[in-house]
Amino acid sequence: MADSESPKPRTDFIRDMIHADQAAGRNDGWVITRFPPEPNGYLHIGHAKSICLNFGLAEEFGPKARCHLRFDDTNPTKEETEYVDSIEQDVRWLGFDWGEHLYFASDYFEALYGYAMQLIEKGLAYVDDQTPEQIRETRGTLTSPGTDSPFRNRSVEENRDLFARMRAGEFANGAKVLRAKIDMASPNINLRDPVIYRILKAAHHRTGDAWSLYPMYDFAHPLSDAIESITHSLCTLEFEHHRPLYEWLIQNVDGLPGQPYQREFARLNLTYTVMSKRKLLRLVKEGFVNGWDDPRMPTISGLRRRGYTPEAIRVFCKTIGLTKFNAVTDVALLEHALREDLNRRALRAFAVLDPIKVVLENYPEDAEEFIDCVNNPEDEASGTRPVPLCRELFIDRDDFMEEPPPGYHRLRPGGEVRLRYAFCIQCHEVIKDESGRVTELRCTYDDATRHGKKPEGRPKVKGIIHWVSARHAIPAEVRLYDRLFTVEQPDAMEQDFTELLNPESLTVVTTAQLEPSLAEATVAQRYQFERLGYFAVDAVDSKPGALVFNRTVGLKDSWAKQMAKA
RNA sequence: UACCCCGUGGUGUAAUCGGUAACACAACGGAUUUUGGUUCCGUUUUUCUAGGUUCGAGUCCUAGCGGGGUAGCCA
Repeated sequence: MADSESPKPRTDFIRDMIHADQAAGRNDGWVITRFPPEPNGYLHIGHAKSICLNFGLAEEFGPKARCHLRFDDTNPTKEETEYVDSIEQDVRWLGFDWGEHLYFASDYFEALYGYAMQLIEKGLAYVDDQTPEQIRETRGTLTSPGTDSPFRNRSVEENRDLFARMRAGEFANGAKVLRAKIDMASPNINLRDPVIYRILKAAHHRTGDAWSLYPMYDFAHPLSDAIESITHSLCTLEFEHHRPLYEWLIQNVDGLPGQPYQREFARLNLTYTVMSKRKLLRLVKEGFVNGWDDPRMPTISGLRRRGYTPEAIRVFCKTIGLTKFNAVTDVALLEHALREDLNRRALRAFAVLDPIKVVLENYPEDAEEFIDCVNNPEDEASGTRPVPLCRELFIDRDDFMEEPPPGYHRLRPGGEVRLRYAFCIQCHEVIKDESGRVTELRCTYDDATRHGKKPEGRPKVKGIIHWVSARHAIPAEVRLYDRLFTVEQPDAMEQDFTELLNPESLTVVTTAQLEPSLAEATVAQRYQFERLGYFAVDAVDSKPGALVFNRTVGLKDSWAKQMAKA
């Protein structure tokens, strides 16, 4: 079945594995995955990789396949409903659907408690009275084994009693924990009697104060997977060392509905940004950006507000592949996927960011006309629109130079340039203010050059520029975004990452003048401001009559590149 | 200096059983173009190192080197 989003058919070690499982007849052919976010922050483009993987698998391996959305909400001190809502919205926006299969680890608290009790009965878990410090000290180090807790060999009866009383709230936070009884000398620290329950007298966003103890991730995750009959539990590389513990639990707990297994893949790293929730949270809390959905953030909500499309993100996720190699992906790959999508779907429009007034001296004062402009050259069906033109226009300051360098095709004194879709104009006079800043150009237009016509014997006019009728233009604010950081890998530097922020990551342009059709611009519609880039209405700040546009991404600009090299 | 994972152009990935290392991005050059956009054509650059097995190794074996991860009552 062809996937129009797919640059090419993809395979990877995960898909190979699943095919092998199916060939071996495991799980009766079912493929059940899950996307398991903790509701303690907003989703970012790295999560999109995991979402596309897990939900993508469910689409590819259907009909005996599905993907669950499960909130891993086992730590009430960090989790909030606000995050649950944003996560659901972001997954849906990316184009995925969990159907009936929305779950919360907190829904399993009772079952998990039962499983813990079962381990106690089997002599595979014990209540430890040591302090956190003592537990840390007796855990050993990376190079030396740990030592047994003095409470390790409590009787089943005593453990059962103590664990029940932990639940009943008889003990203070930190007074006791439940540990799995595995091997304090294991070279894998996760197997040195890991803590599986801690006392935490905190209100949970869903269960309120019903519980005074909560399961740890290492305990809750594999068992939640098993409860949901997950077949393939896919997570990132840093959980690799936890796999033996995952398997230990699946093997040692009886009566589980499923027998999932865990495999790990490399998380996404992107150049010129940071991806850890902790760092993103700092950017928000310390005011370096304006919230989680700041268009400079790599969050899904930030990318959405900036004007990214879900299709572009999905194509990007396919392009980057899936491996166990800890790679750093060039953000240019993301931007390429974006431009490719936007080029196809964006409506073209004229916008002048930094206007210079142009007066067409031979154009009648009271006249006006409408020029037919193509809405999208990539899509004939999108048609044309009439754009008004009169004696006074705005053009962009970048499109005029008094003393241009060689190769400059735009307007200069005495020079000629074509107004896109209209006609050529010639500049006769440059008017400046006291500071020497150009304020107005006196020009004449050539009616014989309409519709791209080139009169005989005249040199071809190479420069084509966009324009807006001064009499009809509507003002707007335009926000220009650049990369958030000045270095490719802020994480790899010795400085604190906040010292590497790009001071020019946001430029607010308040002088923009737009063609009038843009007054009806909608948040959902993407636009290309011709010769400038792709822009989207800001969903938060834009108002009718006070439009705000975000630059999603600029057009490739080989002239700017050439100038930068000079 | 313990254990686990990983090393393919500048970047991200692919390569069936061991059989001519390929795709995309980026960069560079050119053509087309009423967007210095798009599109098209072309160019540069690759298997971490050293041995071994083999007619033949990116792939198998050994040793080394390099990178990442791990000592929360976080996930």
